[in-house]
Amino acid sequence: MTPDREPAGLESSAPIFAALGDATRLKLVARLCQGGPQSIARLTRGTPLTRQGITKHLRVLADAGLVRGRRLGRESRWELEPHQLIVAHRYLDLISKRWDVALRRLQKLVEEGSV
Amino acid sequence: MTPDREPAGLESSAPIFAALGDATRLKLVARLCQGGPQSIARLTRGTPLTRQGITKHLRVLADAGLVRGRRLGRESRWELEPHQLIVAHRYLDLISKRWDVALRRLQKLVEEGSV
DNA sequence: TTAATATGCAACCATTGGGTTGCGCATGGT
DNA sequence: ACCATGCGCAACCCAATGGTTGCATATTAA
Repeated sequence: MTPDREPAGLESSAPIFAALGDATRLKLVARLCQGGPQSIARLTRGTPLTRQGITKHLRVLADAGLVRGRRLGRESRWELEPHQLIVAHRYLDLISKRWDVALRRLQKLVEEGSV
Repeated sequence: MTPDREPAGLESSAPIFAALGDATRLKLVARLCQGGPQSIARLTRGTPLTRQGITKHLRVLADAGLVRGRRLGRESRWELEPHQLIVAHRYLDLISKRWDVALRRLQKLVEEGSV
């Protein structure tokens, strides 16, 4: 299945990075990470943004699978969904390692005077 | 210096993730990673985009410090700059670990019946 | 010298994105 | 019953992004 030669989830990683590519959202992730599950109103407190603004950001994070929210009474509680974080982490790991390999290969070529 | 209580590079990480948050740019990174330093014309081959499009993406990556290009003769050669990749990688590592800690703490509270 | 290759720069366009406001609707507390 | 709290939805606005085309410029090759 998926007989791709691609780095195992190239297409699937982009949306995750895109979701993390905003300072406000990164802060939200950090807050959820440290403060545990929280309501939107609480997450809004301490930011210069509107509740609606925060809501939009949360939705973006949710669409990327980084966060999940469910309704509890009159508030909606949001929490981290660490799986996609792992995916992104693994991807960066992969890239870094490949680059190391490429560097070593290049180094070897230079030493052999083949270039 | 920088007596921040922030997760060590929150603000600085967002632009990196943003730069990686595009399928085309992720592919560029992957190609540079495997194929080594390449010219724009070569990087353009095999994509449905224009050379100018690729150029723009390369600039975005460069602004995020992920890539570096210099002029060699009539072509400009671009290569990976892995340091920022490491930074992003470390950041994800940090977040993941914090989440683990938070989970364990929560688990302990539940066991103690404090909640 | 002439032609082909590899870029850069600028203008332009359509779409997305971050952010707001206004309103209506549940739910919880008193 | 009443009011405050917490949300969701929709419309709207402006700036940024992804992508193109057209043209000018430098370099290599014949």
